[in-house]
Amino acid sequence: MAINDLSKDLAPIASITMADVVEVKLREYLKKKSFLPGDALPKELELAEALGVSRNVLREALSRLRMLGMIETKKKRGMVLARPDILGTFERVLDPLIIDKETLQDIFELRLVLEMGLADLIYIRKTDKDIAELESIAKKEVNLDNSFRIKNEIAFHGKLYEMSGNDTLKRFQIMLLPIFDYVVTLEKKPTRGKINHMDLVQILKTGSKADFKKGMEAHLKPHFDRLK
Amino acid sequence: MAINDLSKDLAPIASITMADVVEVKLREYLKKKSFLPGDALPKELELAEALGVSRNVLREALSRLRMLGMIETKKKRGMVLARPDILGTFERVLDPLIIDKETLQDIFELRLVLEMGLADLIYIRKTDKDIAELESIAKKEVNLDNSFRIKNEIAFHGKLYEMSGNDTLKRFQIMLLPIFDYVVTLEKKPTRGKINHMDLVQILKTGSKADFKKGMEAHLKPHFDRLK
DNA sequence: TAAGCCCTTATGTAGGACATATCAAATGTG
DNA sequence: CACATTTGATATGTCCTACATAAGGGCTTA
Repeated sequence: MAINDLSKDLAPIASITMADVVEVKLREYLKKKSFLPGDALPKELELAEALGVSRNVLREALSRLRMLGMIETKKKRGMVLARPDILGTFERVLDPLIIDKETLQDIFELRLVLEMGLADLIYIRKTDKDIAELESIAKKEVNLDNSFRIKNEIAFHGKLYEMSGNDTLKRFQIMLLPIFDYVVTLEKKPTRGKINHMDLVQILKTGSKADFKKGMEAHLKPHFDRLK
Repeated sequence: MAINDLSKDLAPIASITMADVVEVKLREYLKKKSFLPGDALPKELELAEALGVSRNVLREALSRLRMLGMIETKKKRGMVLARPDILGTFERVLDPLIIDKETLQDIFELRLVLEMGLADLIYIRKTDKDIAELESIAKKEVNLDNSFRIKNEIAFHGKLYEMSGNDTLKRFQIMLLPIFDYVVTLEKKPTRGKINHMDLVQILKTGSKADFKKGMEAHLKPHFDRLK
């Protein structure tokens, strides 16, 4: 029966629980009342009664919001609205072992896109000190064996993100590292572009933004060549 | 007293609860046992007993993992490991009203970086059909009033992301839209680059990837000029 | 006025109870 | 014997009660 097949395909998605509903309602409530971080929230019993659920269900929903950093609770003070750490929540599910292959590939590409687009920020904010640091990283890599070379590679590109002057971007990169690593180690032989790290440093010192963009493109070319 | 000040600054961060600990322990457990999506997990009572906590605390932790999509539960079947929707969890905390100003600015820049870096993927995967769609979007915008123009702007750039052939990237962009909007509406006068949407379409039709990168740079230049 | 104590209160945790949905085995029927 | 139906067992979902703990607030006292 087609209907039977359908139900078999659709049913397992899971069932919606009270905690799910309460979570959404709490979100709406917080938004509608336009609480500001630090504002005190009603007590658990009041919320539970208002929502018509047990304190147990309410606490499951609150536990989620607390995990996301949207609320903080203290023993007697009650609950207060807080600023969630948007990247911290992201990090919780970013495990290469759990993510499916297609998404892994997508994230790998996402990182390539980011690095290609970094140039504009870097050229707005780079300092001589940054470049000196970057150069010292690049110099170290000359005589390193393979495992240390990977760490150095990470340090170099990490420094580039840092030079963007964008903390969120930098943290985002750190977060994506395991995934980048994972995909890279799946590749057979190490990819090596025509432009290496020292070349990039030289460009940063004396070259134009356009030069740097071209250099980065050449540096990452082996990765892009793999895509289809 | 210095010590008193310190404790006042540090203590309010919140206190760690059993649910927090259990959440971490469950994470480690799932990773260590290297469960695969679809694998059945022990029952709640067994887990609670093994961890030495009440079923209540355990369920608060499970509720968090369930929200992240890491596990799914069915009435009698028990719990199974699932693939979390990495972006879905991200979306939950991405509210312009809650995020602090610095992070908002960071995310705004992140989106600029993404758009500048899109060219390589687009030139690998663009099709004539894509370009035709993009053109029809660009054509519509000629005689639109302001509110519709914003929607059209979104549609145009959204289509660019779509042309990257990267679903995760596309969803990511959709997710960042409210924030982009929010920051843009804070600006006084509408920014208008020297290269408009129709120009970009023309480049995509006949120009090189380098041309397109330059075009995009000119198109977004007003945004970058604001940065410091 | 300031320091210290006690009481109140809201959250954190535990445990029991029952509803409900579902799987699986037992049962009935052609 | 094969298939449909019923029934029982079971794991999760929800509720309730109780108590521990910490922290704010007010009170007392020096």
